[in-house]
Amino acid sequence: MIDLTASERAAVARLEDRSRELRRDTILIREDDPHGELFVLQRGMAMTYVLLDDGSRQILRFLFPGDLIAVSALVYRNSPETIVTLTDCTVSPFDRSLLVDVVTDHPRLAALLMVVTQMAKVALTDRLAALGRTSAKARIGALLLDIRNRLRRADKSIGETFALVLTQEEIGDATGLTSVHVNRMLRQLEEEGLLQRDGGRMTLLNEPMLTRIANYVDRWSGLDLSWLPPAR
Amino acid sequence: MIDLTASERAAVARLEDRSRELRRDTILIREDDPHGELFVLQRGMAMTYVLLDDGSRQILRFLFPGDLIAVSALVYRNSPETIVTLTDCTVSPFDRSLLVDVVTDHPRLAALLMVVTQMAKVALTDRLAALGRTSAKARIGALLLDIRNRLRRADKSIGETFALVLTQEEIGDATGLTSVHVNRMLRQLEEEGLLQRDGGRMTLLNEPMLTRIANYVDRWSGLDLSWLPPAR
DNA sequence: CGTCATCTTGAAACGGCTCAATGCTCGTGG
DNA sequence: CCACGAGCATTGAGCCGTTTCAAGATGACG
Repeated sequence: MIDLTASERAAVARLEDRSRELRRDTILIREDDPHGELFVLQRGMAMTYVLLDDGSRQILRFLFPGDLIAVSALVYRNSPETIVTLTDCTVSPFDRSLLVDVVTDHPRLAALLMVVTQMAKVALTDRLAALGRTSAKARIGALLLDIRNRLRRADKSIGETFALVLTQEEIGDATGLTSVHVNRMLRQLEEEGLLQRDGGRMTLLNEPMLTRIANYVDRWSGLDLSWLPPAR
Repeated sequence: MIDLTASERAAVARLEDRSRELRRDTILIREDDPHGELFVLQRGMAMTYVLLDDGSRQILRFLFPGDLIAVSALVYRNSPETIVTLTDCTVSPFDRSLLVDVVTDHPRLAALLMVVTQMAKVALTDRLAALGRTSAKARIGALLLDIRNRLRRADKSIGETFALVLTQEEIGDATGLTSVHVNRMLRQLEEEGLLQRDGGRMTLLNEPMLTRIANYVDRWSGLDLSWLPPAR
């Protein structure tokens, strides 16, 4: 996104000092538990969710390499969400005081933290609009496009085909649908020639059309970083 | 929330230097328009929304006095959302470079900015879970509680009774429902003795029960600000 | 006093859910 | 190498919450 100075790179490296290997389905932080540690996700895929008291689950966000995990630890005594790995993962834990140091000493990194936070916020509003105002098929289409794009950001070789790690139940919990209906919608997308499935591997057959019916907007174009303060 | 030093107060005051009066239904920023100015909302109530291409609207957030408006101007060239006043408002416009200065010179204010941003993000995830996984009645209940609580933060005299500025169509656009169904649910809440209506004035008659059926969580308790860097 | 937005209510249609049964895949232990 | 079990995917039938469409009623405002 932007080139860091040597001093900035050193500051970031302090956050990635240690690293920990995690199996699939490992809970990093449990909703309502006290917490204080933050993480950088180095490898693998994870997600955050909340449970409602009727037992249903809403998946809030999927996490990919490079993402900062548990930033809400900065603000809340107890975690507002559960964070769990979806694949085997490598994470770098660090103390929140370290992040405070980085942000205090490096205004431009503080600004970049603001940027990623705002982008995450806009991603949430996009999903809010999807849940509030679009059909089941559109929501699933948007999810497919989003995950493909985020996988591609880490691995440029990914094209129309990618491994969707999620179960249909997880797709449902992310989009506010039941797994049964997710299944029907996936089949319908397939019948319409927009999608091809092979186990967990998905191939997008008509991306422009899918983007249109899903009301999908890629928020990575349109960034403006001209205002960033000078590096220190 | 926290006491500022004289130097910090002066820095904040620079943001609130100028002020502008706005009529009800004034668009501050239009979705997809280029923008660069930010605002502090001093008085009144506003909201942000997006329009989908079928013409439907999703209201993303309601804004109250003290809220920072258009922070996404920091990040995106074109606004991801429309911002419009719901009542007559007073706003203080300021240039984004000013915010950068404040954040660079005052690490603790930078941290506080992070806090309010994270709180806004968690509020969005709460609404996401509401839209994805709760009933119409629960969503409306949560909206009523949320707005009452935010009004009360500005005006301590507000108790169970408050003026809901919104039309039923706006309630629907915020909760992902139609205005017709909002009407039916409000009547149902009234019949169940949870709510009393008089024009735009609402009275919550059984707040604990409403909180429970709405799955509502007040995120203002549970904050942890112990990690803030020292004031400068 | 008329106009326009908003609220209200009914009837019918529809999208997505629930319940239930079956099939598939893959990892595990014998 | 096979049998088993557990989780996941698939499909059908019927139901229910919410939407759509339509028609008044109410109220604010020029």
